[in-house]
Amino acid sequence: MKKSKSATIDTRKRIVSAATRMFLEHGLAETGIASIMAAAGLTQGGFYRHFRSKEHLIVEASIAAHDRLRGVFSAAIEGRPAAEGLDIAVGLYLSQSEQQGCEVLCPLASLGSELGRLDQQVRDAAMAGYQRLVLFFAGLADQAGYAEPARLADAIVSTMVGAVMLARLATSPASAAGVLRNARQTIRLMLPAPGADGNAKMA
Amino acid sequence: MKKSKSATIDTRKRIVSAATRMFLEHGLAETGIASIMAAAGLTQGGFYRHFRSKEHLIVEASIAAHDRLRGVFSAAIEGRPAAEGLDIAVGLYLSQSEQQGCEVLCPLASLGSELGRLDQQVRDAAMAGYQRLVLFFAGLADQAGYAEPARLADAIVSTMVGAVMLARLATSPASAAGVLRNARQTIRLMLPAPGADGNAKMA
DNA sequence: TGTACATCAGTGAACGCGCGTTCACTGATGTAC
DNA sequence: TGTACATCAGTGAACGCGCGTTCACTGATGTAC
Repeated sequence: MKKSKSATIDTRKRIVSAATRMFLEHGLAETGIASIMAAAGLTQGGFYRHFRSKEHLIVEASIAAHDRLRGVFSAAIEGRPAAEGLDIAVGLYLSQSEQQGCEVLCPLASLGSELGRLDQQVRDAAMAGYQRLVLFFAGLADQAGYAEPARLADAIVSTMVGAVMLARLATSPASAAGVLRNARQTIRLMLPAPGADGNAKMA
Repeated sequence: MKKSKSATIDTRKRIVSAATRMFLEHGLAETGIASIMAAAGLTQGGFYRHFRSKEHLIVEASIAAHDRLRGVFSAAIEGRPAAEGLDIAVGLYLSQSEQQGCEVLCPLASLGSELGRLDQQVRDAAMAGYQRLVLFFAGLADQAGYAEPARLADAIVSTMVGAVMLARLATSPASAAGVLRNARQTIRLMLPAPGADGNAKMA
């Protein structure tokens, strides 16, 4: 039973959306095509009308996850001064595992080591997401007047990604929270307090 | 054909050794029991004389990888002053992907996001390795006279793990090197130069 | 506008493959006498 | 020390399962006339 063009587009979006959530929450290998399609209200056979392979879906899901993450960050800091926005974004990123939904889950932290072993296309998509994430933080750091915003943003992202991944390893909530709290403080030390900043290049 | 006790112990070590290398280089899901046993010069059937399951082997391989990593670090900094040792260890960790062997490969960076989804035993082992790695750096930081050695070490490890994992995503050697170089510089900024240190609490 | 037909989204069963695990068996080891 | 036997490391085939992918088929859609 053929579907209308708009219905087809909608179906495709539903598949990507379900896949993004499931990949982020349960991993790439653990999430099968059949369960993604079931979550989208379809059967597995229809998958290949929309995607050439599971890897192609992973690429799209990775892009979707990064886009959504950026959207959540943008919304969270809207209207705030850059220095405050930086602090809010860092706090939001570091609390992603405790968040209710999966909108804040970052594929780099959730899937990083798996993504690194996949095809170039997948890694290119993940790397592009990473670079845009760094750019997002670099933009804020630049606006806030910090010196070396690009390097600073890179350092912030590396630290956050590492901390979130390590926190996910923890078997007790307390040790997970410790890693995250530590990361937050470390990043705050990289960023002298907004307003009362000595290291910032301008006010 | 039963083997002598020492031969049995030796066989077990060979399996763990092969598994450690293969897991670190190719990932957990990608490395099958049969290929591990083949690498150890055996057939797959014999595996279960030594291990209850693949997960149990993963626990041992994770411990072995962390132990070896610590050994390499200890050897590399032996006889050096603590501050210099810190710099050497950081440089060594960050260059692990370019290293020839797999002795410096850190399971946290190579397998982090996969380990986080396994059973508590595996995660406990990985977490213990992480904590000992932090302790190693904290000891050096403390000896070098830095304030807050524990928090500092935690920050260093989070940053290194994140950077190495992200560098492995890169499809070009240049961007991988960029991430690593940046991480190195960031960590150097956390650690005022040895000898000419203003932030250190003692000389 | 109405009709005939090609298209193609979606179904559900099947395929082939690799995986972790099991098992009957072999024969050297180590032990009890 | 020598002998008979239980143990058990290792073999290689097989099992069962879940996976990604394929395929013949269905029937609503959209198009050509």
